[in-house]
Amino acid sequence: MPESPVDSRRVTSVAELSRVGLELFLQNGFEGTTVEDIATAAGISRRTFFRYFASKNDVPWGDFDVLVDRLRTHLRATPAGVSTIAALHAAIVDFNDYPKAEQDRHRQRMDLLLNVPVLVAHSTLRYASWRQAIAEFIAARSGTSVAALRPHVVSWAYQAASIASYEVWLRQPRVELTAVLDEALTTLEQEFRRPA
Amino acid sequence: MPESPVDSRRVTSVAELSRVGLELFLQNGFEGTTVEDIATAAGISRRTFFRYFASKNDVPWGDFDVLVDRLRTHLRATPAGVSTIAALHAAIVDFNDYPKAEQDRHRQRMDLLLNVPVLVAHSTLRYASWRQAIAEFIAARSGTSVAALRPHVVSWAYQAASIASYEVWLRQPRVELTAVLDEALTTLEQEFRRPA
DNA sequence: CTACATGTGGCACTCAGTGTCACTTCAAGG
DNA sequence: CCTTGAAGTGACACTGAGTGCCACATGTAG
Repeated sequence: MPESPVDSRRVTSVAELSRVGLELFLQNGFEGTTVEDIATAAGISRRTFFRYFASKNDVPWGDFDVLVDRLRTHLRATPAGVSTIAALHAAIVDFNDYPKAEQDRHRQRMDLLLNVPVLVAHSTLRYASWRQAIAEFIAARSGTSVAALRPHVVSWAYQAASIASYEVWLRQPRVELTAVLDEALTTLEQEFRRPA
Repeated sequence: MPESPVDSRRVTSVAELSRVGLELFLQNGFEGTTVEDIATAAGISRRTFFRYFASKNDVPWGDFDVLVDRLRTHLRATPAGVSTIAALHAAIVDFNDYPKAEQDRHRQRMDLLLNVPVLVAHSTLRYASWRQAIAEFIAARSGTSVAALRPHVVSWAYQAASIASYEVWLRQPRVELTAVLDEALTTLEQEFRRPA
């Protein structure tokens, strides 16, 4: 069967749909691209698009939740000998270490997420699970409750450092993202008095 | 002229419209209230509503920008003898010190802003100017650039402490918000090694 | 009384997001 | 080979936010 009755160009995965959307956003801007446009380009209907994404805002995020799960696993697997700060440092750098082949796409994605107001706002909701993973780890390591003030404030600070790093990286594409992150995290660690 | 031709009940200020909206949100929930509902309750048209607010999401914020301006002024007026940390501490507590008569409304407003997902997301954009004011002050005091990493990370941490305080306060209405904030800020200050 | 600036309402339009239902695809089991 | 059921898809209609445009009212300065 050389030709399926279904259009073989039909895109039916979150990852691929995200790529198609990203391409259109690059061409026409985020606001300038309608869900209809993405659906058409992917060979599916508008209705079907919303079965893959809860909202247009989620397109640039792709499979983010999977990555957060990986971060959580990474942290849990840290040997007890490694300090909390060192563990977070390594896990966060690793979290943002994308293969060369994907770096362009990743930059483009982050450029949108950090500069389009609607997406900046929406990011808060997506980042919440990331911060939660960090906060849980800090709480577990320090033996305090996750509901305590400190884990959350610190996880916010880590998010801030990450975002600040991305902003530097987007302005200076030459430097390695992981290098910037490494520096930012080091700066952050020097801000904390007690060993976390 | 006992009766103006214009409906005297017509509401024509951001502050009052915000109050009308808040009341409806309390009754029917944020999602359960349409802009049309608010406009009707305020005696104006839907079109006019959008001349007061850029979006429905801005209703709970009311005149926030004015408050941020006041924060900025407060910080600038700080005598040079007061440390950066102490100045921020005082200014932030003051920023959140509402008169008794408005406390109920303020609690209701914050309850929405911290619990309705769309509003949580949108808050990021509104808080940005607050953080900017903090970051500018820190940068000025430490003689570094506002573009530097540290002012931003620290301002994020202050925001996190504020939000965490509000969450505590919303769960335990008995305690004073300013007291919770005071405690949270003290905790935060102990996290910083160098004098900011 | 006129002229001009500002505020308002009505209307039509775009687009995101949702509920419903009919249709297709495909795999499992007779 | 046929049936049955589950899962994915598309068409359609609808709600609601937000915008552009234009006509009308109000208020103020000359």
